[in-house]
Amino acid sequence: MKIGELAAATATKVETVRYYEKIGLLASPARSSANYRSYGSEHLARLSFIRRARDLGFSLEVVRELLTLADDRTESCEAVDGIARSHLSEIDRKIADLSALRRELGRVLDSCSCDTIADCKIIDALAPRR
Amino acid sequence: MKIGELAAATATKVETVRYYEKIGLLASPARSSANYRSYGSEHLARLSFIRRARDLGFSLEVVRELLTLADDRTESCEAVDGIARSHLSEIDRKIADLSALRRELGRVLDSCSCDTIADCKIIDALAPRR
DNA sequence: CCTTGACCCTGTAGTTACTACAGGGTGCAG
DNA sequence: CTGCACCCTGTAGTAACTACAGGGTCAAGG
Repeated sequence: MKIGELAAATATKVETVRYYEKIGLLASPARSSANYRSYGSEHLARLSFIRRARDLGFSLEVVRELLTLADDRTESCEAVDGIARSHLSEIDRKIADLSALRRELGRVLDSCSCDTIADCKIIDALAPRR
Repeated sequence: MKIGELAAATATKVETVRYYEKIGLLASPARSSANYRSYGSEHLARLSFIRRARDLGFSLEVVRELLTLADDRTESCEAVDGIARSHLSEIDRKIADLSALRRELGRVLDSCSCDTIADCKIIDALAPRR
């Protein structure tokens, strides 16, 4: 399997695959006679895992941890559970932050009757004179 | 007003103030005899505006636009309104994305009875075997 | 008078997770 | 044999800062 095929199979860009290899997230594959990277099914599984974790919003650093944990199949999955839970609460925090932001921006927008900048409530709201 | 005071007054780091100057967002102030930056109230107002817009999630590029618009006080504030509205819908999109993520991660978490990695549903969910 | 500490200066490099070249080599279809 | 799509390496760019390194300045205390 060449890099382009692997990339296509995992909806990843070729450059990203090489990037993952460079930072040590994806093992370096064998090379063909022409020095082309030659991937096997283990690489496909690994990259699929990485992409899925990324899609769920895990950082590369955390993905690295998850990969290490996933490799030790006798270990308790408590650690995995903890990582996932803390990620979940981080997402909840982000949603709350964005919702607060949304409310405030909505309020700013509602206040503007929109004639000229001189009496634009949006600009006023941004530069509160006092 | 020295840079430290300006920074404190706007809850900004000193380095960030210098950064804003370097990228042309904040005008270069006069210098004291010791080559210290010396800010006036116009800088304070400007930086307050920038920080407030940043707090509302506007990118520096958009803040730049808003500053230009804010300076021309005879202009219609239609453009400002448009920027704010498109930013609002972007926030809505982000909230929706995060909510979907949250649902999926929650589903993954719920599925795990947490014994060993070998039968950890979280790891399974990340690496769907097929 | 001297020193100590808090501030200020410039310039560069690091952060995250890629993405985009530049400048070259390889493999195959027509 | 000549395109063209693909592959290679290495470097630089993105957003918005943040963190030094290596220096200068200023006011207060001893």
